[in-house]
Amino acid sequence: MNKAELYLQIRDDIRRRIWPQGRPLKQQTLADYYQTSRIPVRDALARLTAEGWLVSAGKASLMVPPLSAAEAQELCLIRQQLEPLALRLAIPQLNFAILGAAEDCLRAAAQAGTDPLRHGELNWQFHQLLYQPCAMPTLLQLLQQLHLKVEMYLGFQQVSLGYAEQSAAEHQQLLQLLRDNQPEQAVALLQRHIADAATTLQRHLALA
Amino acid sequence: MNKAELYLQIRDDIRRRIWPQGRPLKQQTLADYYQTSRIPVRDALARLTAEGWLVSAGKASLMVPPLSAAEAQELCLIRQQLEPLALRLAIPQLNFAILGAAEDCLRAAAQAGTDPLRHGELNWQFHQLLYQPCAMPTLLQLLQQLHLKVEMYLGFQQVSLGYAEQSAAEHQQLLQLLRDNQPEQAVALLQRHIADAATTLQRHLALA
DNA sequence: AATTTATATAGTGTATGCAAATTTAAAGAA
DNA sequence: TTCTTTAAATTTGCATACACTATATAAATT
Repeated sequence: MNKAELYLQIRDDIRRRIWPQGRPLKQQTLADYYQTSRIPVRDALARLTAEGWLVSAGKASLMVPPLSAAEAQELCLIRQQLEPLALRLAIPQLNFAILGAAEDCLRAAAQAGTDPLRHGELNWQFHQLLYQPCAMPTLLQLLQQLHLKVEMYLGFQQVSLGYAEQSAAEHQQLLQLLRDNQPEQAVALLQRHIADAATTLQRHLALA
Repeated sequence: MNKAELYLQIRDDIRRRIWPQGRPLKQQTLADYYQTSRIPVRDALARLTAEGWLVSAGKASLMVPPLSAAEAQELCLIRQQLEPLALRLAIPQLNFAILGAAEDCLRAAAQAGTDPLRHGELNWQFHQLLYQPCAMPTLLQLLQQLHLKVEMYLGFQQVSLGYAEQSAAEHQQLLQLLRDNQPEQAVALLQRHIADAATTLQRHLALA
């Protein structure tokens, strides 16, 4: 497993909550687990830390940050600001090929099993297809990061069960508005869609 | 020079455009220049890449990305979405101590010399003082990244000369509106302030 | 008993060396 | 000349080894 694969693997394992939260993560532990040495692990950790998947734990070590309702709220608020922008700029460039591909995503999600990470991937793919034409690579990369994190929060507890249906319905509505060429209503719906995710998260994280 | 210092040093040297743009940067070159080995350099590079200060150059190497009007535009648009949010949420928590500290920043900037990096620092410090009370650490960190990049664009060409005065005036107005307890007008002004930065950048980058 | 200090253990940071991959340069064919 | 192919040189990726720092445990002092 090379450096880049290792980064992805560790990131997904953090998202799957395989590694303990809130207590120091040892480089050697990771190196042993992934059957490599500490050097590529360190490269991956540096990147993961920059992206917020790990935070400082004490003076010299790193840890998976504990889930935090406050962070989830932040992530959603940031999404609420940025995704409507991306969609609004993308809409003039949308075409039926893209909308069709987005619909394929929804179908795939409907048939996918219960793996939270798989659903997360398809969800981002759906959104990304619609945003892509805005042609803002920095923004798109940022949005992906936000999605990956939010999906971790959504997937962790079996939130998906109840929320998945509502989300799917909103996705369908969004596509319909786009097909019907109603840009402002589509943007407004997207805003509500993200707000709904925020609400769902707050409800479920309040328990923890 | 330890790992963390090295990261900051390389980042600032990229911002100062000490390293060539658009052509591969060798690890050993950096290690020699900063009088260390490749290992801490690699750690720094991994983080800098994650943050977008470096991009892939070919299959195995990294480079400083060329300045791009499109990226500057993106950064400003993202700021325009996020900073008004931060300010709006922070305003209820603002007090005269904070506003005083912000004014100190402006004074310091007025007396500072011509070093673009110094001005950049003071500019972010000013904005950050006003946003801080929103208590959204993820958002604040993101905004700092955006500022660091935008300030690189602003500082690179001697844009600062003409723009600095306008910017300073807008900062003063913003403080006045906050002192006068006119939150919505303050937010609106901030939005224009960022739009002005975007316009300035587009004018100057069009030449290049 | 509580707090501090010493000491041992564990863990991170860094340097060097080697193997694999990539880039550069050169040689040959179209 | 231009495009492939091949070979040499450079550069990156990774592993091991060592030095230094941090943390935890135990002893000693108040």
